[in-house]
Amino acid sequence: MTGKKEKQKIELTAICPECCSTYLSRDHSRAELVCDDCGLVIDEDLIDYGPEWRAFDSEQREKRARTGAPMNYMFPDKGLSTTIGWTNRDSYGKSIPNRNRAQLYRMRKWQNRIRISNATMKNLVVALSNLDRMSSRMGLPRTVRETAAMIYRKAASKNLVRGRTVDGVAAAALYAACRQCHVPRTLDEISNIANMSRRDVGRNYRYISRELKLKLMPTTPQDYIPRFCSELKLSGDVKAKTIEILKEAADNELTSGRGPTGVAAASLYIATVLCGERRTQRDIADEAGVTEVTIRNRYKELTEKLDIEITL
DNA sequence: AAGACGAAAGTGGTTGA
DNA sequence: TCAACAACTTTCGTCTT
Repeated sequence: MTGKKEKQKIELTAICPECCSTYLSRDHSRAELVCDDCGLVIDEDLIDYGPEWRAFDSEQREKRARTGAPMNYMFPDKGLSTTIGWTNRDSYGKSIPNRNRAQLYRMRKWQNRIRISNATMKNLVVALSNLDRMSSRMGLPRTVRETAAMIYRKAASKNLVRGRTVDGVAAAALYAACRQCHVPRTLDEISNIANMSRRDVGRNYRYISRELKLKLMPTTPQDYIPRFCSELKLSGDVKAKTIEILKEAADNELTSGRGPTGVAAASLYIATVLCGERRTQRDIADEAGVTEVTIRNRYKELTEKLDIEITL
C-alpha cells in the first residue's frame, strides 16, 4: 500500500469498466484514475461521483463551474476513449519537437470535440431508449413517441437537461407529447411508469414547456373519451353520445375549472346509461383515475344543468 | 349483496396579498 | 411566504335494486 507514488484510495462507487473491480486509485502526479486490479487507466474525464466535478484545466473548469446533479449513468464511453495528454511529451517522456506541436494541438482539440459529442450522443441514446420503453409500456402510438423524442432533443440542445435527471426530462417530454398529440395521459400515469413523483414530472414539464415555448392548450375532456371507451369496451354510440354531452357541457361553462378527467368520466357515465350499456361508477372511476364521488358530483351538475333525464 | 347516493372531514395545488 | 379557496379524495352510513 505504501508505494513510493502516493496513491490515494477513493471511497467512491465507481467501478472499473474492464474487470468490475471497485478498487480504484487516483494518481495525482499524473491525474489518472487507475484500477488496482487490472491496471486499466480510466482517464480524468470520467466522473467523480461526488457532488462536485473534477476539473483539470481551465477549459473544463469553466464548463463545469456551475454544476447540477452528477450524471447518473456511469461510463458513457466505457472508459475506452483515448485522451491525448496535455504535456508535450511522448510516451518515453521526451519532449516533442516544436515542428510537431501544432499538429498535436489540433489532435487534442478534435479529440476533445469528438469525445464531448459522444457523451451528449450517449446521453441522448439513454434518454430516447427510456422514452421508448415508457411509451411502449403505455401503449402509445408511434407519433407520440416521435413527438416526445423531438421535444427531448430540443430540450437537450437548449441545455435544459442540466441540473435535472435524464429520466425526469424524458418523462416530462412524454407528458407534453401526449398532450400535443391529443392522447393525454394524466401526470399520475406518467409518473407511475417513470417511477417518479407527480410533483417532479409536473415541475419538469412546466419548466421545459416554458423554455421551449410549447403552446399547449389545457387538456379537454374530449381527448380522454376514445381511450376510456376502448378500455371499457364501449360502442361507438356511447362515444358519440359522450362527445355530444361534452359539447353541451362546454357551451354551458360546466367544464372550466373542473378536472378534465372528472368531467370526462361523468359524461361517459351518463352516456352509458342513456345507451343502455351500463357500467358501474366504480369501473369508470378507476379507468379515469378519479373517485366515484367526483363522478357523482359532476354528473349531478351535468344532468341538472343540461336537463338530461336519467332513468336508472 | 352490489351499486348508488351524499355528508363530512381531509388533502394537495393555485392564487393573491 | 402565507393564508384562503375550490376541486378533489377518503371514509362511512344509508338507500335502492
